[in-house]
Amino acid sequence: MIRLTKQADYGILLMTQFARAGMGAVFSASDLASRSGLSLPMVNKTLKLLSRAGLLSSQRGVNGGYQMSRDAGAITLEEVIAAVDGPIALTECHEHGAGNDCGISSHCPTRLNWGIINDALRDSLAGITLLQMIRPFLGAKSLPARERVA
Amino acid sequence: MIRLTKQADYGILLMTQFARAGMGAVFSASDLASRSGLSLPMVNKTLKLLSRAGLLSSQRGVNGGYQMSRDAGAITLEEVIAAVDGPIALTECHEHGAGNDCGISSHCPTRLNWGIINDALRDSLAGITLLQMIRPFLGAKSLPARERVA
DNA sequence: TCCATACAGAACCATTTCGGTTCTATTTTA
DNA sequence: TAAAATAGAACCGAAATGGTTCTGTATGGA
Repeated sequence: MIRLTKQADYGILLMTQFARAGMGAVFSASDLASRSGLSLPMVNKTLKLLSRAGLLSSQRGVNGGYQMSRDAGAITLEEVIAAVDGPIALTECHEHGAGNDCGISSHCPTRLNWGIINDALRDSLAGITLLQMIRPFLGAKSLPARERVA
Repeated sequence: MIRLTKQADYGILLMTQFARAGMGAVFSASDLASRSGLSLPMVNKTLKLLSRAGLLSSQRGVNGGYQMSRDAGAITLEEVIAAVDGPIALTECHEHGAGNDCGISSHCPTRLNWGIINDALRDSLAGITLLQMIRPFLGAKSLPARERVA
């Protein structure tokens, strides 16, 4: 099955905590561990990745912690997942540009289309912001119209 | 990263071989192995899954083999992937209905939305047929309008 | 009749990846 | 200067993945 890693799931869970607290709220790793029910080491590890990717900004030392570096409406699921799990790509063929020969590329007549498919999935996730995540789309049968966030 | 298993990739590769040969074409596993450049055992294993899922029908014995049980335009990527990899679900929470407690569900404020997100991705894949796979959408920047295939 | 072909199904194993922990450094402030 | 808090990397067991191999069953032709 197509699966998200647990850590990416944790990443989203953590980011939604920030989103719910609103822009400017600061949480330490241990704060979030108790809030989320996840283990401290795991929270630490995940926050570091989110921070490295620029989604959170960090402050060291006493009273330090993390906070969103952008508004919740400007952070997409695609970014959170990519921050934790790496680039979103269904097949290995398209992970890095060149030099990545899957060995059957000469037999692979559909290779050209994979890029398009990957983009379609990526766009699906890029169309969902943290803001949308924290307010359940009540009664919605499908996703609301996507506004691309540059 | 979000990743398709190699075997699912193989499944799609094999199905496109059938699609290109057109409805009614019969291939044996060894035929496909040499055509695709994949190992015979792997091709065997994958064809069995596709057959079990009803995408291919099989004929045993001498001159036997596999053929598409539906037209290429009526088989979607979603079906092929599900046949090989199992149901498409980003998170474990929604794989089976009940009795699947992730342990943090009480802390998981976004759980309700995962169903919607999973559906969005599934629809993306369900909107791409084998027929579309074998004729590259020349110059297309995005996917053509999706026609739901029941 | 009998044997080669070809699918069906399951078990099996090595390798990789994942989930999670631990350890050491660096920064900051009371 | 000591405690709080992030930064970074190494490490390890468990699970999933990728392949292979083996046994069984159906089919058709010599």
